[in-house]
Amino acid sequence: MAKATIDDVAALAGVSMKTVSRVVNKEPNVRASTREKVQAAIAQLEYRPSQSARSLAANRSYVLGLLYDNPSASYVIDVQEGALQTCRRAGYDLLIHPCRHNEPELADEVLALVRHSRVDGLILTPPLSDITQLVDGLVEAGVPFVRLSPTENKQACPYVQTNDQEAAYDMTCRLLELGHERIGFIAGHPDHRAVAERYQGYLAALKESRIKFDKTLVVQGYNSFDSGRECAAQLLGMNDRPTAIFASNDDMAAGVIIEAHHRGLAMPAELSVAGFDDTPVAHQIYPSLTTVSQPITEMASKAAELLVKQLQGKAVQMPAAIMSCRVIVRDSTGKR
Amino acid sequence: MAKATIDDVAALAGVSMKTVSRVVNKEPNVRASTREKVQAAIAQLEYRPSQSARSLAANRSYVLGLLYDNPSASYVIDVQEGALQTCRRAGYDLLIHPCRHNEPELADEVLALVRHSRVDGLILTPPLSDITQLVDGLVEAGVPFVRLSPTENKQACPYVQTNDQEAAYDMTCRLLELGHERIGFIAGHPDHRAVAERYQGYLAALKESRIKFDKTLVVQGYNSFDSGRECAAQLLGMNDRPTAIFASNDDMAAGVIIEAHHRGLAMPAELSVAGFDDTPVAHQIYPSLTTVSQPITEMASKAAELLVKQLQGKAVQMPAAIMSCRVIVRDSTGKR
DNA sequence: AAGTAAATTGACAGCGCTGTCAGTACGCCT
DNA sequence: AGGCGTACTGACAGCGCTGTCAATTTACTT
Repeated sequence: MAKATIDDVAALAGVSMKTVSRVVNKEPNVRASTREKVQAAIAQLEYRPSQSARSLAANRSYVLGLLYDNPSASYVIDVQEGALQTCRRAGYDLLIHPCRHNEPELADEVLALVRHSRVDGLILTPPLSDITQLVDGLVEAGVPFVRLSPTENKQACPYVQTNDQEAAYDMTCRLLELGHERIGFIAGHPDHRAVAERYQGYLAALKESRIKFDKTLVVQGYNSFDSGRECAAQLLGMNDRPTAIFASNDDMAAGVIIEAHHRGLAMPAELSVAGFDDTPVAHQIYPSLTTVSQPITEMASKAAELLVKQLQGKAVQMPAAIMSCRVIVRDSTGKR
Repeated sequence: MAKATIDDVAALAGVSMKTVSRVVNKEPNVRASTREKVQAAIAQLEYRPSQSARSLAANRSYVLGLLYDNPSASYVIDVQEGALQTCRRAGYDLLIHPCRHNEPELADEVLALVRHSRVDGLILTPPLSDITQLVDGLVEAGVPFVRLSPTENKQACPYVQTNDQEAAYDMTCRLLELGHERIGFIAGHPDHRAVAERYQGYLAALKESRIKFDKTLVVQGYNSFDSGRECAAQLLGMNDRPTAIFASNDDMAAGVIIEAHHRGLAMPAELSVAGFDDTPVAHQIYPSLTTVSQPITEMASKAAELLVKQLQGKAVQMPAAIMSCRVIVRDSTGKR
């Protein structure tokens, strides 16, 4: 059976091509009885509109682009899943586009992607959400986009974020409550602003406590396992070493745990460790990692929704969705 | 500047639309001087062909579909990366399509995807590579596809696979060489044939050694961390417990390591553990995991290449690419 | 130099759909 | 019953490209 076209459906239903088009696109002003006739014909012929033809005629692709440069496979997969949930509901496809956030030609590359009518809109994930050049380029070109966890220029486009800093604050408070007074902190990659800003939560909690801030306890990390391990070596090599280390993400926390193992430190008895993100590794290591879980899939799904709304011309209120993180207590933290 | 069309280029280059089309599509029989004129015009106008128009006219989408139902984020990401490498080179886009391998409607769902002219061809990853109904459906519908690591029906379509069993054999031999005589084995999920068949390598190595096979040392796992941990509990609870455990994948091996930690077993002194896949967790746990690395990205890239070749009508020799795994020795294995 | 095959080029008709706009049917008013 | 506004429907012209096929030019023969 050759693939049915809109004409076939129109003929079978006894209406015009255009009316079939209206039904398919859920346009208003079609009589209920007509709609049913058309739907019956569609079902009978197993008609599916041709994406290419729709795209050409309507000058949209019905495809969303997902841009990322994130070293965490689980993060990316979760984002993809969330975005796909919305895409499937809304009849869009998802094109994935990994790229390098420090590539100078990034903005051009992405604009090319859009200009060639391959995608109708974009979803940016950290750290791309904070690449000014890219964001500005998109705004200037009038490309619809949404961002996940941006830290600045928030009026540029709708976005979805979590209360990261608050969660980092909570986590620090918990460590303080456990009696830790010297809490090491491994800061996130400066390019990765959303991660880097978790530091503010740490600071806030310390400020609230009576404990005085010791800046030698803060080490600059770069989000990777290896970087976490190096930072841990530095912190644990101090004469007056911290009794707890809070790393800005799980990969670095895993590095801390390994380094502690190699130094023969019992966890949590001699060292408490906390991470952030609740990646799979968090419960696959020993001891299992106390961390913060973000609703990544939902964030991505929500972001895609905001984007689709934008594409449908519906106004999206700017100060967009803010979702909540959740501290997950596992075995890597304990009383001092 | 409005987006340039093929007519604009043709006018500027002083040739016909069709000739521009020939240049763009790298068709033969265009004089070198003409080609250059056209290319200059293309560059000057920053012309990019409209995907939708090409698709509509040529009746292909220039999009490959990537089907997966794999719980391992790192595996999926690597496959995506490899596939994208080829896609970018060949001018294709990649549509990702996660799905459920045990969904009864799977074949219909996928065929719908293809019929709606959204993708020109498909890449299947395990365990989908071995879903007979799906594979047969695709063959019957004449949809071009390639598979990663199929275990059966290999003449159905081109494929790329690794010498898994051989690597499992090698790994087992290494454990035997280290003096282990009771080597526990955690088998892979039966639906996940490629993983499940690693068992054959284990068997082969044992058979070759003088050691007699003890079937109580073989436990059925289901590829997950939790399942690995449960299997380990069973193996380590035996009176005459194994001195080494070889898990069919890293997630399960990580489960083994956790369970061993909880039982206070020193690794590798009291227990050697080996995994398979070299996922990120392998070097993030303590002790770091001896495992087998597969060139996943290259496999996927190669698979996409085979698919593109097929789509271009070039014949692809059936018994396709076989790539090599590599044993990676880390700290989780040692002498008995 | 004429003749033939091969290389190169262009004219044109769609691909299957949507946007525009004009037309027809219907509901409700006086 | 006539008039008017609104709901509904259809005719038609492209969207920007590729396939077909015929026309033209070039290359190579004898």
